[in-house]
Amino acid sequence: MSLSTETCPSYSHVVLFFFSPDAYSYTPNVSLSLPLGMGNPCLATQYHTLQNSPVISVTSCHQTGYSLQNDNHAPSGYYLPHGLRPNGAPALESPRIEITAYSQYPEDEVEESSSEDNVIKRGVNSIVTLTLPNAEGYRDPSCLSPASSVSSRSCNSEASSYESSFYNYDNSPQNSPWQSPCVSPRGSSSLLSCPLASGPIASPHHSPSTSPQIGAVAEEAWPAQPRGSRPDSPSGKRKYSFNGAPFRQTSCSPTQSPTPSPHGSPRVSVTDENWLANTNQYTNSAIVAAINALTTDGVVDMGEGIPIKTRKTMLDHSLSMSLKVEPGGEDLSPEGELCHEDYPSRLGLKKENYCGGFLDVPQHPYSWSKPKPYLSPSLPALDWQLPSCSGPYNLQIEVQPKSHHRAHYETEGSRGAVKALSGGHPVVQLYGYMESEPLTLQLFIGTADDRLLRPHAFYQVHRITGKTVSTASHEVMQSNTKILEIPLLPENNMRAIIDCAGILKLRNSDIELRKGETDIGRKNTRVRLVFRVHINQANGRTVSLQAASNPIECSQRSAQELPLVEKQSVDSYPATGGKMMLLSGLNFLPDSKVVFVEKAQDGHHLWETEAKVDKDSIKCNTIVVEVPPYRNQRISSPVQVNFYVCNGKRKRSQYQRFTFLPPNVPIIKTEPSDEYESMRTGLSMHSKPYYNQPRLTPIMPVNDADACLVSGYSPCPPRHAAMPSSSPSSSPTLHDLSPMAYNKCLPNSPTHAAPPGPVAPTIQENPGRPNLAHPASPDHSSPLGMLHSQGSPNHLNSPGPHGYHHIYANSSPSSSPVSHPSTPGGAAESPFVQAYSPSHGAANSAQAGGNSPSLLHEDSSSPTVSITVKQEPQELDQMYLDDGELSEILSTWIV
DNA sequence: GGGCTGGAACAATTC
DNA sequence: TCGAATTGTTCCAGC
Repeated sequence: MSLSTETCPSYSHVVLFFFSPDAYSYTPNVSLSLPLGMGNPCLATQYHTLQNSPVISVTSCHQTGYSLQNDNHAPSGYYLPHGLRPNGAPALESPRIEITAYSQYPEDEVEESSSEDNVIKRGVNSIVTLTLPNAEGYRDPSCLSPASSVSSRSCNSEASSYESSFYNYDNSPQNSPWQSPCVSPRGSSSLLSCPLASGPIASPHHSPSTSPQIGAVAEEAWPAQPRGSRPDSPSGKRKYSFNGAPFRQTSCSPTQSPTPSPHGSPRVSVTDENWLANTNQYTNSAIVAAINALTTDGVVDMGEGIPIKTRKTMLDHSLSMSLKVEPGGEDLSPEGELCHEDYPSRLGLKKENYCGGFLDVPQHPYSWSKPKPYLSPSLPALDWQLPSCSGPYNLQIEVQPKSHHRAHYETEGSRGAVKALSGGHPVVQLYGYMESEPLTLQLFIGTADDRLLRPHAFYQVHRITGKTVSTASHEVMQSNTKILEIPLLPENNMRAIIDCAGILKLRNSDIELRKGETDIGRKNTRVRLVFRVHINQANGRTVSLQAASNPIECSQRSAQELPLVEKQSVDSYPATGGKMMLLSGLNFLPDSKVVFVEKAQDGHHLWETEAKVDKDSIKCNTIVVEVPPYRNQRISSPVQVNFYVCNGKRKRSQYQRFTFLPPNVPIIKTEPSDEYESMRTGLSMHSKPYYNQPRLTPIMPVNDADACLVSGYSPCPPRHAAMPSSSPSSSPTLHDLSPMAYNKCLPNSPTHAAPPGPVAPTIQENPGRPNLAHPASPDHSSPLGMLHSQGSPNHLNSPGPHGYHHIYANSSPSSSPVSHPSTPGGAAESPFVQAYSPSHGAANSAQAGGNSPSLLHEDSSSPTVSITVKQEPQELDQMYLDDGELSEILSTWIV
């Protein structure tokens, strides 16, 4: 494949994505990322897809996401990224790239040659890179920091698919996998070059816990290290092994050092002040977008047009999944793996095919079926953002987990399964599935920061067994991430009670020292339960859905000390202030303070004021505060600010969003999201983004609900009736995890302008469904939307950043006013336009429990209004762009 | 006896 | 540079 840019973007970080018109390939064929851009040899699917893509000459301008696909091919489902900066910001240029199918190269060359491996790479390499200010201070993989440099990465990283199983570091001295999920001939071969990709499989473990494979995560970073030993912990306490024997004090790791940060500590400290802000930058929406652009459909692709070697590689990739070796497991291979290549097939479990060896809980009525022959190796990587609903299907977390769950270390015994607020356990249900075959619900621990959802490097799901556990489950490993597989049975209405999942904490030092790992563990203690289900379609395709839970604080101390705002009775109010707002949450103290903050684009505080707190009303879980008057009483458009509860110097809650409306904007009252609270306090509560993106201060036009809809709402048909409206059980503590929530209202997204066509926002959906691209954020959809979007369980369930069909902003300036270029992180992670179907709004509205006024009906033909979303970086040093660039971008966005 | 919990000691890291 | 504060990890005890 060859790639050339005919129009080199003026911005170095522009990432271009091209989608193959090919039906099955929803291929984000190419992603050209500058300066680090390079062909990301990852994405096998892309690879083989490209095989079928002759020469694609694309003018990125209106690559309207889904619209790119034709009705018959709709790889729908995927989010079409357009021009984006590594930080997710849209590219302003519309470079034209020509893509020549790999097929012109001998397969061997394609796969084995490292020299020819990436034409993309060559091309990119010649591109001048942008020197980022304070780059060294970033840990953002997208930056050229030591930590994130290719040299420090390895295939072991589980950080992301592109960093782990797919990414071929060898080939990219300068590419950050985050930079360019480009298609590369080496895409698949990269797997081969990453023998450890299947890591866990090869690592029996030393973990004394019931999670033997967990140890593999760390262990892989020390290939030369004798099994059973682990890197020294910075903690002097780590003197003994689990059996009491002294730990080896020496390590074979070349990078071993007395300190946890052998790389000169490229990792920055994450503090209350900068954590969220920093994390924002880590996001490379472009990559995610590219990844999302892929389809899970692999059957056809795999069978056709894919070089044998490629297929083999892909199979290898599938090998990265292994089953936990249960004592006595009969179906396990000698290596303790079980028909890995068959894994995908297990997604469509058939009752008639039992695989007893998998059964951990024999008494359970459900037995894991024996894997069917290899079907599709291209299930979406764990860091792919998937929608929670697609077509008739909707994966919902009916009962959210408690916001706190103390994770256990390997050195400790289990701390039990994650519980629900009500005392039970989380419940997940798949709606719309009418088949008689059971499905497999996958569960893994995901991140809960501002970045796009991905497997959490420091936490793993821990399988809980015992007489108190009613749900069968078994574990598999996929790229260092443990996945718990739970049967979803028709007889149970495709509903599963998640009482078999605990959370294991891996030592920071173990993970941080791992090659390729760029995340830091310190204060990175929030996670989300991520559920996935893959539904095989009659046409051979697979629809993959994903739903992420509310954030769960896993730190013992944080859970006990940090204030947590779960809900707020008011999301927005006129700039005049004066409204009493009830906050509910945890750990409020008599001397808790509530501070409103507004920051400028450069991260500087524009305004900060302490709101009046009704001291008499403070309880440990509620606090009443008076909304302070905004600094400018004459704002003409909503202004989003943030506030937090502070219990002390470093004990602040996450930022919560609040929107000041122009004084004359009518307030639309919406239904309380929490009857109890409403009745009790007279104030309706809105769950709040627990995560917030403090630095964002989007200014949104009021009238564009339709131009800016809730992200995370995938194009689901109007099935309210079939859908549970906001589940009471799931709404008591709704957190807006989604960075998306902050979002990116994309004006006239390409999709809007796109010709009618199937725009299947979700994976491999049925083509034909008209979808509209939407900016997505409830809060941003409009000031009105901001009022309640957060109360939507849907909002929560549809994984914030996930589950959205983000159609990344087009590279075209005119069409990519996407979100927030200035905020590489935060909500900013993924500026995208969400595909949306007319019925979607209603559906979501229903899901939202009636709290989503922002979900206005919209249809593809309706005129859309451009919305400008201005989001700010939390800190100056987090910006990727200089003021000039920002100004230019913003001016471009502002329509 | 093992799993689950809550609490806290101890040490490293950060402020 | 030092002390305090914070955070991570391990250990203990009780149920």
